[in-house]
Amino acid sequence: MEYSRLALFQDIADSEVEAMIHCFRMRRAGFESGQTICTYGESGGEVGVLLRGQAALVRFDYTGTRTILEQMEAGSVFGEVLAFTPELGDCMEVVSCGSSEVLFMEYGHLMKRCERACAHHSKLVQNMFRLVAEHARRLSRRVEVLSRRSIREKLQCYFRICRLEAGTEVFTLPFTFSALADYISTDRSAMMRELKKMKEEGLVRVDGRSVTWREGDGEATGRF
Amino acid sequence: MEYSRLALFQDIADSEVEAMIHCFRMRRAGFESGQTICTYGESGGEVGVLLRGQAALVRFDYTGTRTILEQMEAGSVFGEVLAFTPELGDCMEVVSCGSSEVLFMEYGHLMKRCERACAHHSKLVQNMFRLVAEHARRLSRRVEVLSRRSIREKLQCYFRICRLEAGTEVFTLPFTFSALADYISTDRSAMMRELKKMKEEGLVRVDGRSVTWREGDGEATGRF
DNA sequence: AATGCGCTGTTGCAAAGGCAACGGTTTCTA
DNA sequence: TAGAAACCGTTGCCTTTGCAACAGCGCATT
Repeated sequence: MEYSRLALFQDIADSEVEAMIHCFRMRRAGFESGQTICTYGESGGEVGVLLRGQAALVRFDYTGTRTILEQMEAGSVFGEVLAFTPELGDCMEVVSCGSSEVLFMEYGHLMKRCERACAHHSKLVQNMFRLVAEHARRLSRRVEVLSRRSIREKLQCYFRICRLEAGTEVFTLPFTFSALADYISTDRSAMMRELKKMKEEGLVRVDGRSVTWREGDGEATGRF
Repeated sequence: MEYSRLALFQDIADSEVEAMIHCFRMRRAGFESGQTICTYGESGGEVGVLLRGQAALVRFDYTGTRTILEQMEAGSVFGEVLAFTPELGDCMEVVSCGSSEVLFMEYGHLMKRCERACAHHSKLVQNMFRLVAEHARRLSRRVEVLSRRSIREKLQCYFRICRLEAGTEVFTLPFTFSALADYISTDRSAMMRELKKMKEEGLVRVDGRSVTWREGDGEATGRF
């Protein structure tokens, strides 16, 4: 297995990962589509890494409504201990989308000082750290977008972020339009309406999921 | 100095913190009101801990607008490496509010394997981890609130979170109403109007910053 | 005491956006 | 291959909400 392709094991040799799997007594498990991988509140101090397949972090609202909070791919880490969104009173689960494989490890073990001061161990902690920080960054961006007051401003903000990430004026949405409406938390039809207006005003070009976004705002091309 | 009162040094003896300060070559610095503590993009691989005083994480918008992203107190950690919100193209700074004192340390040092496998070193990493995770949690909550579609729903969601945190139906807002409107990202007057309606319907009692919130939604008291 | 500042509370108005509904297209699945 | 499901695009209607504006209050500073 090529562990080093996964973000969590980046810059660690596969042989060393295998050594850690033994040393930390990690366990591997396979899951089928729809199976629950772990339930927050019952998962103990375990952290999971998705080795293969896809999974979703879903929340059951206090009314019982099911919401997908996050889509996860190979390399993603999850676990109650990471406290991405702990006990809000809602119930949360990680559910397998299609067949998947997961590696479970004890958070305690991971964090405990290493008697041998292994380089790969501290690298693992660093990687984990980076993943959590990236997660925080994604959330920050979403807050950034959501805190805009109008649909137009939300779209502008989102497009600006996409453009910065892509580095080009043309970029591809990682979403369907329905999902985008969900992401910016507005009504889909209202979003389409606004998008149409923006197209008519020549602010944006849309072709399928490919978007061309020229101006930052109309004013202020150069900052500072 | 009582380091152990600070979240980052929790469960570490003051003497050990002082040893680490030497060992990791951390440096302490004092700042006056309004002084820039660090500028993201130029801070290198440094992480800062606020030892005393208050500071704010501010962002300069692409238009030049100044926004306060976060208020920090003694014990808060910051630093570009933590990548809470990195290069969105915006410029970010940590600015001292009143006089303050900061401890700077090298992120690299912090994360590097410890030849002596010191217990306090790994504790430090754990604490840092926890702080970042908590930050992610706060962001999650805000997303939770912001993703509601109406002002009423946003308030309900926010109050529900407050009630869960407080454990009682009566809790005290950590905000002025103006700041709350900012937090849920709506117009203040519109929020007051909605709040008034909710008061009239008997859903909520408000007395200064003290709020009494009874029902989760009207329906669905018990989940599942 | 006078002045100024920030927070609260309120209202009218116009625009924006949520909701519902429908039809056409593509994609998945049985 | 037929049917279902998801997605896209659009429109009408009516509520919500943002904006602007103003007044009262408490607090701090001079």
